Amino acid sequence: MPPTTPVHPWDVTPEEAIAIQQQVRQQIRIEPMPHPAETIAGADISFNKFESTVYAGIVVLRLSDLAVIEEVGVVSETDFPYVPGLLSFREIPSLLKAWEKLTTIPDVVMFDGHGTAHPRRIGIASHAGLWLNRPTFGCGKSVLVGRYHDPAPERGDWSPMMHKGEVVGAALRTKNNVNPVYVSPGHLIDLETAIQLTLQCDGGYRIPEPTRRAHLLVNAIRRGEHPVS
DNA sequence: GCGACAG
DNA sequence: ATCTTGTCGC
Repeated sequence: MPPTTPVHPWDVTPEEAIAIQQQVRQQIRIEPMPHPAETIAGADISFNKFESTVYAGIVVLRLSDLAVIEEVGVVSETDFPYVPGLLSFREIPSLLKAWEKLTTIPDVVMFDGHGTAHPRRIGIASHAGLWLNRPTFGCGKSVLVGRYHDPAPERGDWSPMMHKGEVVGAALRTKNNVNPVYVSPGHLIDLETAIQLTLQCDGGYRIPEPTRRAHLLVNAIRRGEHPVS
C-alpha cells in the first residue's frame, strides 16, 4: 500500500465523512502529470432506485485510438445515501473493488463527477486519486459549486469555474452547440491537462469516451446483459 | 432564513 | 441516478 494512501473507514455517518474530507484534503496535489498518459480509464456506477445494490465498473482505453483495452465490473452493496458533496463515500468503495480486478493499470482515471470543483475541494475524483495514488480528474455533467461565464459554442472553448475566489475547474465545450461538461483536476494532475485529455477522448458525443463507455458497461451489468466474472 | 445541491 | 416515446432543432 503506497505511503500516500489515506486509511480511513468508509462506513461512516455524513458528519464523520465531512470530518474525514477535511482531514485528507490536505494530501491532494494539483500539479502536472509526471509522464504523458498513454492509457486512460473511465469509472462509473449504476443502481436501481431504492435499492442498495450498486454495479461498479472501470473501462481502460488506449488514448491514441480510444480502443478498449480492458473492462471490469463488480456487484456490491452500499448503505451510504446520495448526499451532494459526499458522493465519494457512496461510490468509491465499490469502485476500489473493481479497480482490484484490473490487470492493466491506467495512467490516468476520469470520474463521472468533480475533483476540486467541490465545496471542500475534495470531490470523488480527488478522493479516489488519493486512494489509487494515481492521476485522476473529474468530468461532470452538471455543477456542484462554482460559477462561470458561458464558453463559446464551439467545441474546445472553455471558461473557468470560480468558487470563493479560486479557479476550481472549467466549463468545457466538447461538442458544438451542446451544453458544456465540467472538468476539474482530482489529484496528481492540473486543470490544463485534464481539459486536454477530455478533448482527446472525443468520440463524437458530449460525454467523453471513458465515462460514456463505463456508463454503458455498468448499465449492461445492472440489466444482466453483461457477465461480472 | 432561503435557496442550491456531482451521481 | 433511474423510469421512458416521441419530438423539436441543428
